[in-house]
Amino acid sequence: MIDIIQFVKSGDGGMRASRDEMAAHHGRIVKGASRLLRERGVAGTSVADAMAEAGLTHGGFYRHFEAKDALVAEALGDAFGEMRARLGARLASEDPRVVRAAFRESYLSDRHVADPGHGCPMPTLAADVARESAALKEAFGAGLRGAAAALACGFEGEAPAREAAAYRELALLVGAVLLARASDAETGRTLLKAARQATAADD
Amino acid sequence: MIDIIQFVKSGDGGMRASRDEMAAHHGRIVKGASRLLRERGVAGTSVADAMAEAGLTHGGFYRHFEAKDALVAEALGDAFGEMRARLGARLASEDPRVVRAAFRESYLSDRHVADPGHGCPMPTLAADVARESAALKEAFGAGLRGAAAALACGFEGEAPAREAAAYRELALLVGAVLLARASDAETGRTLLKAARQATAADD
DNA sequence: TGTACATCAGTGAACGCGCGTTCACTGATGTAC
DNA sequence: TGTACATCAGTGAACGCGCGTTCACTGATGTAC
Repeated sequence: MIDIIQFVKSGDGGMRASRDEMAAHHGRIVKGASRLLRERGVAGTSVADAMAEAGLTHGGFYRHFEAKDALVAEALGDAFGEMRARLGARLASEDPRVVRAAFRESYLSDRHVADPGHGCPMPTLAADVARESAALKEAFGAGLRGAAAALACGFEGEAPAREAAAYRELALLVGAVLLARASDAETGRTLLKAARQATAADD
Repeated sequence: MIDIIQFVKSGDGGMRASRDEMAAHHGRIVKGASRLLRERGVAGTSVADAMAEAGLTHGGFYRHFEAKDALVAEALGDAFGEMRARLGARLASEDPRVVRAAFRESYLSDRHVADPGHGCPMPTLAADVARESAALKEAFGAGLRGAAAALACGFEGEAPAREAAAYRELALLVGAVLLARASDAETGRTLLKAARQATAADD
């Protein structure tokens, strides 16, 4: 009487996905996690959340990633890649100086501030990454260097000066969006307005 | 035999603290939490950690705070207060322009980047605050406004222009320290070096 | 091309763990007389 | 000032919960012939 254990399995679970399906799932997991991580942070995004976002259950997670850290690293890389692709596409087709101005404008836009999930991974994830592994910092640094290199094209002068100006510009933009999101609405507006005023030396 | 439950209490526990002691404990909890939160973030700092830091046990926490959120709010306010006090003390005794330069230098110093626990709460806690309650954003915004107001004294020109310059300066500094901490050492150094180069228009 | 079989992507229950919070209890503190 | 008693700051066990991770299992996929 004591030892009766019921093992009832529902009939619909556990079907194997094809290689193509698996690759598609992997991509969906990374894309979804990339958004969730930017919205909720690393601690606020569970493995189960990320899998559910891709329409899967948490148990299969470890067929795709060695651990949660690995997903964070991939998702971070994906978010940086997305940002660079957008910036690169614009740089290829337009005047770099115009692109730089447009980048600043869109970066500091109310839309970007209000929607971290589809925005730059730096304001949302940098603090988390700073407390994580050296490998993740390497990935973050690579993304940052890439963004700075692309943005440097929009500045005048010698290469080193342009690079330095790009890093300063990124620090200003990241800081402004981060602080605006962390502040009450009115303080955020004041700060964004100030950040949008390009100083003369920035051009 | 089944119902024997041992209730052995060690003799040293549960002594009531005086009002002065309680106030001292409260201060120690807030100070300690302020450091831990800056080092490990909100999710990475447990109530038990914060109490242990003050030499207490977790059970007494709720005699001091309604919930964990309340401690975060107090600790954030304390960290901002500390920063403002340091900035204010310098502003009272020296030329504001010199103070501004010194502030930038110390903010972007390797020491500050390497020691988040004793540094500015903005790079470490802004992303967490952005995901928390409106009340916490209000507190963060107040701290930011205070820092900007103090820093504005270091700029030239009309009051609104000085205020805007102070906000831009803070965004740059916060962004630079945040990004440097999240990047590998070499990328971080490159970025800090760029940030330390004050552009002509900043003066 | 068809068949038999090994592989393995995905499922959902289960694991140990640490978390925020609650609670009965202790005994020094604070107060009323 | 001294005494009797109520208060309550701090303790440590216990609570339910969600987390990252593991695992036995399923059955379509992929492969060897």
